[in-house]
Order: sequence, then structure tokens, then C-alpha cells
Amino acid sequence: MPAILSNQSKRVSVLKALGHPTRLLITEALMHGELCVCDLRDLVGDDISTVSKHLSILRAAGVLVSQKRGLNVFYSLACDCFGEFLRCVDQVCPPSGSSSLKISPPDNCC
Amino acid sequence: MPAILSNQSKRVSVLKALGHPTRLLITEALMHGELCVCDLRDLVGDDISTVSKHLSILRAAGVLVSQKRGLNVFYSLACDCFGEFLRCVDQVCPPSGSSSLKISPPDNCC
DNA sequence: TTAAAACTTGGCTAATTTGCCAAATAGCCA
DNA sequence: TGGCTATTTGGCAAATTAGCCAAGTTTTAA
Repeated sequence: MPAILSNQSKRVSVLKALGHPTRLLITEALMHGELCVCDLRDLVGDDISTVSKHLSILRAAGVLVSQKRGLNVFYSLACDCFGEFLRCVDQVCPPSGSSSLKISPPDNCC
Repeated sequence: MPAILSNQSKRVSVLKALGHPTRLLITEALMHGELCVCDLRDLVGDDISTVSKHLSILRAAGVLVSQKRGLNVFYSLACDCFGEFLRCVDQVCPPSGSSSLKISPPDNCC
């Protein structure tokens, strides 16, 4: 991976990293504070090597940071704005109906 | 696809839909107003069937809505908050260095 | 040192996603 | 109607991603 990513590529990395159920779950869990890899493995239930790979994707995207203490590696959110971010995601939302043609002006959204 | 998606699944759909360079490009282009499929094909340069599939992913995720007028189908953002959303994405960002261990408190982020 | 625990990495197969071409559909106009 | 344009859908091969096991690394502690 190149050291310098365009702003566009950075955005895509962040979005892609978070666009996976396990990785979103992990990231949401970390809103309450740092956790080590085995805590997260217990949370998601996958093999620990799978969890570790998810974590490295999130860290490479800049969503998480890690800190090694003793035998454990603790992961935490790289910034505090993740809650607001999720609210933003929820606002980019489907209008109450389905995903069909626009009929009325966007309703409950934003 | 089930009619009712959990909030979690909806978030993942939105993030996954936007986590692709072409789809992010399309969505950003639509911040300036609606465009039809062939406008978007000219913008991204892929085959029109590829563009159409990207658009249906974005629509299924609720990011875009479409409106057919005559021969054309015009796509536009489902809500106005996409600019703010992008600002949010940019805040969930890598600290200036690389993706390594946490050394100093998160700096330029948030 | 040896062992053990906590992670990460390598390697592999299965599943998913991408993107093209060709064919189908829908709407407009002569 | 028939032809033309715009778009969607089906189907396929190539590329990417996911997730498991096994092996390697790092740190602690006996």
C-alpha cells in the first residue's frame, strides 16, 4: 500500500473497512473503551486469526489504533467522533418505503 | 433481500455501498444535482451496464433515489446530508503518521 | 531455558464482488 | 408499426475478500 493515499482513497478505505458486519460490530464495541483481541474474539465468535485480520484492516484504514501492553494488544478508536459518524450513517438512510422510484420528497431523512 | 433490515444491516449496506471508488465518485458527483445514467457513465468511464449495477447498489442501500423521465433515469441523493457525512468520514481518519502503534494522543483528528 | 499465553502472518479454499458482453425492456418519434 | 435511444438484467470469467488452520513472533514467568 502506498504511504500517501489520496483523500478519495482514504475515504474509500474507511468506508470499506466499516462496511463489514464484524468490523462494524468491533468498532461499535470499542466506543465503550479499549478491548484486547481476545475480548473481541469472544464478542464476535470468529477464530482469533480472523479477528486479528479484521483489526488490521481497521487499523490500516485509520479507524483504530492499537497499543501493546504485556501479552495483550489493546485496540481503541482512533478518534472520538465515531458516535457522530454513526449518526451520520443513519441519516444517509432509505426513505421509509423501499428502494424504488422517488415519489414524494425525501421524508424522514435528515 | 429481506424487506426489513436491522439497523445494523442498514448501516453495513450504506457503508459497503459507498466503500467503492466508483460508487463514491458517483455519489459525490450527485452532490451538485441529479444526473442521468449516461452522464454518470461519461463521468466514470465504465461500461454503462457496470454503472447501472453500481447505481442499483446505491439505490438499494438507500443512498440514491431515481426518477424516470422520458428515456432517461435521473439519479439523485436520497438526502441532503451527504456533505456532512463526508466530513464525518474524513474525521474518522488516520493520524498523520502511519497505521502503527499509538504513541501520542490522537492529534489532528476530530 | 522452557513453557505458555496472546497475537500475527502465511497459505489455502470458498464465497463474494467486479466488470464486461449480449440480450431484454421501456419510452419516444417518424 | 418499426426503429432508435437509454437503461436494466442475465450470465460469465477474473479479481478480491473472508475465514479457517497451522506456523511464527513476542512477552511473561516459572
